Amino acid sequence: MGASKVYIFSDQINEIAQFAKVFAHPARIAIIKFISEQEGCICNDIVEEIGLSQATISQHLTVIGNIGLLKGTFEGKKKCYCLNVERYNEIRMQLDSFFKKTTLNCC
Amino acid sequence: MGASKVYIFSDQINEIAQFAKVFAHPARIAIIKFISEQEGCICNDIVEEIGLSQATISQHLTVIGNIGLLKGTFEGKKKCYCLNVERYNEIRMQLDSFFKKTTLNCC
DNA sequence: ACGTAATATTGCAATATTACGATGATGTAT
DNA sequence: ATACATCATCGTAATATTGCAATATTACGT
Repeated sequence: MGASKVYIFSDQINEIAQFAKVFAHPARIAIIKFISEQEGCICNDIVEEIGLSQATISQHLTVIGNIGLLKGTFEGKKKCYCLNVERYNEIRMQLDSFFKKTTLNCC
Repeated sequence: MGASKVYIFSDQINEIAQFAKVFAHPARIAIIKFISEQEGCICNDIVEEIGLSQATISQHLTVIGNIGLLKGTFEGKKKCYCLNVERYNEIRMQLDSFFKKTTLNCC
């Protein structure tokens, strides 16, 4: 017990849950929002902006990156993060398609 | 440590995270999907359909209901669940509006 | 009132997540 | 080479989540 019984659900359902999990923490939403608002990309500024430790921010960035939402390019020692807009829209579409299907034939 | 530092984020961001959290478990997605597919409403069939214990399903239903997504009406001893489509669309819009804003001015 | 069916709640064990300090790796400047 | 800055990873403590058995609770039929 304690662990989600992922294996009893379809791939499609698990994938949607996986996406939602990324957005299920305010820090990650704030990070995504902040990154998207910067003209160029950013780096360690996220730490100051959000107010969590560098280690914690780095962890959250990994989670966000794991579903392909980030482009991170090093410029010297600084890493500049940027949204992968194509992937972002892909996920957005997939979520919205689930929402649409769900509302269709409801009582 | 261990707990999310909710208080350092804006209400709007925390709300979106709250919504996402509900969808961040495959069982809850499966439940929502199943409910929406039923002609009339349903009840204890969810337990058989999903394959988790009655206690666990009941818990998940509470989480889904806590953000106003369920209309549950008793018909005798049976409780028939139904999607609150208005609320559902409201949440859908709010999520999508965040997505839209985020992709606007990206590098 | 009693037994049964349907759902909710409680208590607990297993696991996951969040957060941070410390450490490591890499790059820049002096 | 040394010092510093940036970011990732490891280890660990605190807390949250998941899942179930056991136990309520509620409604129905007899």
